[in-house]
Amino acid sequence: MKERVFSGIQPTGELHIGNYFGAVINYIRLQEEYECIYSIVDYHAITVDHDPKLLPAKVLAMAADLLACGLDPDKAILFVQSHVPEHTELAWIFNCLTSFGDLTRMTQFKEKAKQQEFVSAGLFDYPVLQAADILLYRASKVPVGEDQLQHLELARRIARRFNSRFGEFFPEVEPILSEAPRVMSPAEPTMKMSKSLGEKHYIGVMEPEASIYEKVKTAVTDVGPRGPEMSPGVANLFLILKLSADSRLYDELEEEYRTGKLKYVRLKEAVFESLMGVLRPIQARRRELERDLGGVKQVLEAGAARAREIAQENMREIRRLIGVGLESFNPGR
RNA sequence: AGGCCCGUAGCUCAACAGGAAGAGCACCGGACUCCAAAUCCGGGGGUUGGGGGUUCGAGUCCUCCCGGGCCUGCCA
Repeated sequence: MKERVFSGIQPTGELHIGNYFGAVINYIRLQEEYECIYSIVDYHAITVDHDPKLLPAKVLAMAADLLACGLDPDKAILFVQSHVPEHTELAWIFNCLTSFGDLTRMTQFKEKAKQQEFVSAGLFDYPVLQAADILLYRASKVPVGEDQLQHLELARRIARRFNSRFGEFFPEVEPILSEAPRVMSPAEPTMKMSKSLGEKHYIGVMEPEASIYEKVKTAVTDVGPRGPEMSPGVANLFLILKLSADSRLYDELEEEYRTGKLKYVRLKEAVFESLMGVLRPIQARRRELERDLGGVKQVLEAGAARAREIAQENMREIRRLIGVGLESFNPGR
């Protein structure tokens, strides 16, 4: 039996190339080798302020983006978290197995809490829901970035605690670390590319060419090579080039850089062209899907049905183990 | 349940005693630059959380509502 992979992605409304090269491209690769379950995690999205009128469209857009990027619903399960209510049920059970102190030490919570006027208990509890997402399917592999390792460690802790208290049920969860380095903001290359930094700080996968061109062209660089280390901005452009161009072009420009002959305009042209080479086919598929959002919804419905089947079966056993639920009165069956 | 404090531009905040809503950062445009950054020049931006009231005049005072923070009490 194939090992099972779970990963969640927030419905941010727009995938950027940092998401794409960092996570999504991995999703596509993993679906060939593993039994993959991918979830658009809307319950995570509501831990901070959100607009209920916009959320459904964002969820749908994220699904369409992922499909356009090559996520194949015949190979992987793609569904929306809230369509499988067992996620929140298990999260509650896990809440009771999670130490308050552990949660207060989560650096991502401290980070995010600073940015919020209203800090919800849900934001605090986020890592527990995340543990439930993974373990509900008894997934053993989770593709994550380094920033998520702490949360994954918590999930392992919760699983271990559950297993020792109520009986072996959950597997040991292992991270699959993406080998791609973080793509940085073009405008502020010391910071990771992110939508929340502002419009200039990310390049959307589905963004119009003219706009992508503008962002690449105005990307921060430097006054030319100073010592052996590339400046963050130039390194970031080379990173995008490496991720999207063939290695010959990369090597050529890298050589020019080392010999001090490289004009950044040329680098930027190359980055733009290579990047569009990757994005154009994705954008074309995305436009097709936009005309067939009904089809996207069907994919999500079918995905939810398959996810629910696994989730319900596991939940029955989990309830039995901890002694709750109607069926716990009839342990015989 | 009671008490106290707060809400002004995207962000941080200012506005004597009630007398023309401002600054810094961010953002946009231009100059400079191979492109950028830095710098310089220029620009847009606000129903002062919302309603009602007092007043010649309300960001400022009164009142209700919404939202947020802190404290005390009570409690399944």
